[in-house]
Amino acid sequence: MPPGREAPRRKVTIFDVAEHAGVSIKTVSRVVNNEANVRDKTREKVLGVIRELQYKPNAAARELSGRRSRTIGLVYENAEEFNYTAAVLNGALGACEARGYSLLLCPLNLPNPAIGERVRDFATQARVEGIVLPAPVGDVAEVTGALQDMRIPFAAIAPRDPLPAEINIACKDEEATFSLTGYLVDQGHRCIGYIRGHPEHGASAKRFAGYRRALKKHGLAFAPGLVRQGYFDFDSGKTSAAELLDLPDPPTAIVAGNDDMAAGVLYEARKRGLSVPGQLSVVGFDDTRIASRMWPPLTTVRQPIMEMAETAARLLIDRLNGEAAEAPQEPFECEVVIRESSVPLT
Amino acid sequence: MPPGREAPRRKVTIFDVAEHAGVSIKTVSRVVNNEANVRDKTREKVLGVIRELQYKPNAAARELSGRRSRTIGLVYENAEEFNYTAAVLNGALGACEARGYSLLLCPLNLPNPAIGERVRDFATQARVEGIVLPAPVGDVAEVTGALQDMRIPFAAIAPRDPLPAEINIACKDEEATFSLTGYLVDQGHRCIGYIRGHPEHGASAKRFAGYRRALKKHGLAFAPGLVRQGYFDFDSGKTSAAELLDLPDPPTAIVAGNDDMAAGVLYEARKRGLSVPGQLSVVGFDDTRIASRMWPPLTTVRQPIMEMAETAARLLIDRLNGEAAEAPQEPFECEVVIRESSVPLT
DNA sequence: TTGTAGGCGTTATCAT
DNA sequence: ATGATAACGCCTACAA
Repeated sequence: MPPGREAPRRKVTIFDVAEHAGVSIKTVSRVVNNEANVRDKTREKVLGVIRELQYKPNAAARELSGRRSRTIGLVYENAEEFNYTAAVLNGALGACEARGYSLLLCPLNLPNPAIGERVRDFATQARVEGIVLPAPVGDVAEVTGALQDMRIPFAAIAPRDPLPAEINIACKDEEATFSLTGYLVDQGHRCIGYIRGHPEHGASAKRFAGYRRALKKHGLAFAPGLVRQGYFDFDSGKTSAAELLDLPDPPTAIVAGNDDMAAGVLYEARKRGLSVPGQLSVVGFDDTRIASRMWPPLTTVRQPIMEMAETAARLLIDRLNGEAAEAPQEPFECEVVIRESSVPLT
Repeated sequence: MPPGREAPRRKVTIFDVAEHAGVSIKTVSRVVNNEANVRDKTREKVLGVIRELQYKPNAAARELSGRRSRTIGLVYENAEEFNYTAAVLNGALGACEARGYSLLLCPLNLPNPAIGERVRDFATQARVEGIVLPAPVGDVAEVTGALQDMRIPFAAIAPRDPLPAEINIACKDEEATFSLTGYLVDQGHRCIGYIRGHPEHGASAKRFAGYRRALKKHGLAFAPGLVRQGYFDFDSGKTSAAELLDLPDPPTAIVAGNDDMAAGVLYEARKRGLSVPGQLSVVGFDDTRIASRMWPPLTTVRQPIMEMAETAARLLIDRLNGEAAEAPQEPFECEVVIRESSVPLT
């Protein structure tokens, strides 16, 4: 460490800064909080002293006095598969860092009767100003209800039922699955299975709708027998795939509602010695890490999860600071990513 | 919500409790903090009022006054593969919840010249009392140096160089890889490749040592040509596997330093049309989620990552509260998990 | 544009 | 065993 930049021996407070700068603490406070009514020259003087003394406002005092914790929470489902959550976490963390906020975590094990109480406790003890709710938590009424009760604003990522009073972040799930399914049809597939996502996730229904619309557009009959209910996890993908592959007339391609389930499909297919994509094409959704780490790597839909989470947290923080949320957020674009798990039907 | 349990209209403070209980605030404080010198009867009375009023101490005030934030930090390498970190996160979070602490996150992008400064800022702004350092951060001198400078205690998980003044959590890496390699030899493998882990991780050297010791014990010559340097991520596993498989005399089994690299090996092998385990046995280390989600599922070593992280955080918090850290923590046991990615050599 | 006084809810000190 | 009172460091209201 260069000389002259040692850590200060004792905590430097607003009084120290005021004294060194020859102003009152209020003026320092104004400068620190970027308030008006400070002469430019004074401001610079104070800023200089702050740098010189390495003054950092005491967050606890700030909170106690100003009732602002500069902390938001992330209430998420602590699912088996952490791929989605990891992306959300990174996004939210990024936004917090950029804005000088802290992020506190509240993992949930759904379903759980005491969810409302847990969220209430979390919000109280963690004293968060706002909360980010990645799917599916944004659709859990006990959670959203508790937060509205407590007047804690939140931002929901990919909710099924967007609450107009809150921030909602979406992406084009329906369109993307429509394209993805259309692509399979273009490859010659006529018998395409579908594994639905977790029923509590809003995205599940949207993606499924895209699948159906694609079938319709291409003049293919919708066959309920080719559809299975999954839960966005590896195991349900595996089980559903087993059922579909046991059909007398098994599908030549399977669309899974997300990558983790597609991984399960791949596992089951390979376990049976089926060649993918030779005998079965498999596609997923999300383009999480796992998608490109399987063999064959998955054709999937890239959803900008991290960016969505970053936006959710950013808009939330801006709103907490009274900064007008511009126009309602446009849904994010998704992109079909073609990899080796799918090929033209031969 | 049952009647009589509505959320209190306004914040209830220590004064409210004191008044209702007919005692002074200091007594309430004593009860809340489990201090001595309170008559049992008084204590119970106060406890009753606290429950009745649903009193929750204000954390900001507590911190401002008592200089204790009841917050610890998790400084981790924000690696591509989040499998290890997810387990650590869950473990640390569990310990924090159990002890009424909050956990703040500080992802690091290594290597990075400004690491020391970043950790310093984090510790200051997040005002953490202590920090958990999962591998490899516990071996980054800029980090540990900064923390020691600031007198912030920490707990390192799986460090190469345990610092005697701090808490260190280890597991039996060497023994486990010794067993794992021995198992492969028992299966008839004589030409066993090895992909080393990230050189900055302490575990890498230990695991490698176990491999060598196993070879020696079974009278197999150690061949440097069968060893590659990886970085604990998928890509380095893939690349290293490609090199090993291109050898004129390629190995019949590959030991990867962790599961993510083993996944890369699997990917590369399958890409080349090699049958696993028919033509190549592959084993990993960690038993993270990905291990059982590949086909074939990985033979690996189960390391109790979550438990180790939970222990690290728990011991750290106890130490912060002056509770004598009992005997130095014993290394955790590991367990070889045999799955379909390895079979007897035919 | 700048400064002063009071309070935020708790813990610490020192009496009693 | 219990209590009165002073910090803790900042922000808000109001005054100058």
